[in-house]
Amino acid sequence: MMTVVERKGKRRAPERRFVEDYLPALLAQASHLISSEFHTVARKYGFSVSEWRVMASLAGGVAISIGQLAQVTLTKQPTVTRLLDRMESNGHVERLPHDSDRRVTLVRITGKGTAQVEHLMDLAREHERRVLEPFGLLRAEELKNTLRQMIEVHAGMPPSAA
Amino acid sequence: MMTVVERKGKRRAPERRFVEDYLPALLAQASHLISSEFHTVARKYGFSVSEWRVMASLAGGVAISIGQLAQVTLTKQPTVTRLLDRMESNGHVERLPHDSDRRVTLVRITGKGTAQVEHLMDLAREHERRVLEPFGLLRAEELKNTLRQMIEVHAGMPPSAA
DNA sequence: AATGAATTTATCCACAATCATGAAAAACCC
DNA sequence: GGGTTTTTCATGATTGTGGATAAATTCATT
Repeated sequence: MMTVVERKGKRRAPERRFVEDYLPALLAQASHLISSEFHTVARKYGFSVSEWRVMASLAGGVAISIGQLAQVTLTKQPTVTRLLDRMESNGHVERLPHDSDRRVTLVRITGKGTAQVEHLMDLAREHERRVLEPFGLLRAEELKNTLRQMIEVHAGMPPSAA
Repeated sequence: MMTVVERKGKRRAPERRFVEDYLPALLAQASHLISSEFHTVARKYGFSVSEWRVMASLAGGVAISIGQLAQVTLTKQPTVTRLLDRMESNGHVERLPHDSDRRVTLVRITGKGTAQVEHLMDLAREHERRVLEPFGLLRAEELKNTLRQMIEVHAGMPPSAA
């Protein structure tokens, strides 16, 4: 008996569609699917996607500049500036001047902000654990290391160098 | 002589910041960095990010529904609808009715669209190759397989199931 | 068959993101 | 040191996105 997939002339199941083998597409799909799952949770806690990214980036208490924040949160600087305006009036974060460089504005998470995001971060770690579970510790760490290396290589690149 | 990093009580270089070990953040960072590099190229060829995603998804000539297209391109359905309005008037894609289900509108790339995107897809593959080069074939395939598996697992999930 | 639920696409509106630009400060450089 | 260039953040105008909803069709159940 001959399998249906192996017909004669007309080739069924064409090798693989472009976007199913194209790394940027795979990264985007995976990122979007995984993140979306948690974003619905964050939403329930009153954080928009961007706000959650900012909070998670500032968690730990270290103040960083607006420019760095824009890099980490994957948004343009004007967007971050306006986002911070809202979050500052919410009392989640605060702006403070840089000691030696008066161009930069530092951003720091507030006590109130930390309090409101702490539980959410626990949920985030739990979600991450569930996502990685089927792959096992080894493969999970391999994945993370590969991603970290990829980020490191391309972080310093001007976005024009394709 | 003692290294500065290894002071006594105050621990410098705290283990690792949250977002540097959090899988969704790593995925988002990597995805954003890699994709951005190519998006500047796509822009030069007259395609916005969303348009490029649509074109790459439709490349191959198979018609798919607007809903599916929204899933693949990681955008909401209303956005895709309007995007298609523009692309249809550009002559890059065309809408056509579904045979048996008159609710769905199928979308197909046109000849003109294919012609204009072909070269761009070659550049995309080349860019992908350069990105994956430092990892070697084996590790690159491992990465892709892991991502594909992750996508498969989470594709069928309602975004509420975090 | 008929009615109600579910699915798919299109439209509307509020708001968020982005582009271009400006202002202020720092770094650079002869 | 004065002038130029670069960096960093903020603002104004514009575009785009996303949620809510409507309209059309299919599906399920009786």
